[in-house]
Amino acid sequence: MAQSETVERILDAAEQLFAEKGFAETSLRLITSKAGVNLAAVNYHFGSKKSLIQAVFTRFLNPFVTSLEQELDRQQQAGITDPSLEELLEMLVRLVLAVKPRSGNDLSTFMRLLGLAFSQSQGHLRKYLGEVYGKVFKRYMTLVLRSAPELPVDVLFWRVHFMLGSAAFTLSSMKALKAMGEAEYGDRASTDEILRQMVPFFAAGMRAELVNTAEPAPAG
Amino acid sequence: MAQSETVERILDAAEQLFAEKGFAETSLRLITSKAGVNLAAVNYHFGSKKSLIQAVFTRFLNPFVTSLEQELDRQQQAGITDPSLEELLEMLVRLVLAVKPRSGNDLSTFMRLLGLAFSQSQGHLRKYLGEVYGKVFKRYMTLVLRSAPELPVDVLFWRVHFMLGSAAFTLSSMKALKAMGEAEYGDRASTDEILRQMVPFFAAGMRAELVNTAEPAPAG
DNA sequence: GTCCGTTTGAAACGTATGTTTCAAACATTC
DNA sequence: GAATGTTTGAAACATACGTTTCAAACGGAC
Repeated sequence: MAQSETVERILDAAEQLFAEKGFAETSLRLITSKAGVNLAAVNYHFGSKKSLIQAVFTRFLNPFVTSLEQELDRQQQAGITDPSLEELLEMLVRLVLAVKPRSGNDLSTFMRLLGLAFSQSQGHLRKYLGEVYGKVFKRYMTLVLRSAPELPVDVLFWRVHFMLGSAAFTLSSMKALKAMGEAEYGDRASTDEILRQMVPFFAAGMRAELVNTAEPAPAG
Repeated sequence: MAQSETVERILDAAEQLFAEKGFAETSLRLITSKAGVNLAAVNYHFGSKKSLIQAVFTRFLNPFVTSLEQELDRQQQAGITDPSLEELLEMLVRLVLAVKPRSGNDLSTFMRLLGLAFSQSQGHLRKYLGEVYGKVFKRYMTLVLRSAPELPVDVLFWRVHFMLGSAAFTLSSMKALKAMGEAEYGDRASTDEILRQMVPFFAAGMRAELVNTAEPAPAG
């Protein structure tokens, strides 16, 4: 086997299996057997399962975050200091779709991993992602905040959460939906299409009028 | 110990721990030690860990689904055949909030479990939930479909998915957000408040104009 | 060709898990 | 209160996991 093609094969298999089954449910033996490498190779090349998980995220998140930073720089230098909400969302979709896929790695894998990073406990992952990508995230969030200044900051905070949740969850369960019989409407849809469907939904939701969150006094 | 208070204590502990850590990450020993019962009690009363997971879902989903069915019946008998989208969403929120909480079981536990049911692999769970609650789900979905007839059915299908994802994901990660330092905006918000914030966001998203999903020809 | 650092292969280790066992304790019925 | 069916307790079982070990195979430098 060529020099450390092993590393790539482990990452490929791990990425796919993690996305399918989650982290705890995916054993190193399953990964190495799918990758066609020896069990010990994981601990040799990555040190531990935790580090392997982080490496998987680094590999698929780095190109995306890099292109996001470049795009933000480009806009800033072009004097575009206040992009609209739609522009910001479209930017994300465009960049996500532009990340060149590896074999067996489509967009739903990408998003499912992202969703898992939040929904599975894996404290080390959240910490790691926060340390590495927190800066870009905050930069982007600042623009989002500025694009809807009429909204209270805490409402905006949660609405961003709503969007993230939709994206992660929907693309997460696309594969599962297709695998089940329920996919009456889903089997014809591509990931791209659904991502694009999110933009108007999100933009409208973000612009929605505030509602009185105070509980009305119960009648009687 | 009174007659099979054990069962309740196991369910309480399991529900809480599953919501916190996920299914695979929660061992029976952790559950039984938290519940203060013997390890063997789980397999005695439930048969297996899988059955315990299903039992946890049945216990917290049954009251909710029952009240949803009653509410739908009530509306039907009152001649309300076409409730608006806002009414349908508000109904869900109202019913979710009305489910009387047990000790140590708040709404975020409820929603986090729901989210886990979709995001974790656990094929047996999806199958089980589909068998038991599929009928009510489809009944509700039919009303949602009718409340927005101008939208193509597949678009609506995905928008409902967006909503479910937002709800599950957001409330899922509330606890995690609070536990971390990031909760700058989150620590003052209650689950009720955030659920109510979802209604205008969702309603606006559902009513959003369609966008041309066809990919524009690349320039050049 | 020899050497040496790197990588792989097969096996074992220690640990944690879900499950089973079976005697003891309990509750219920007569 | 003895008999019987139900539930618990402590221990063991079988299995799967992440990790470690160490000799063999490999790959480039001299």
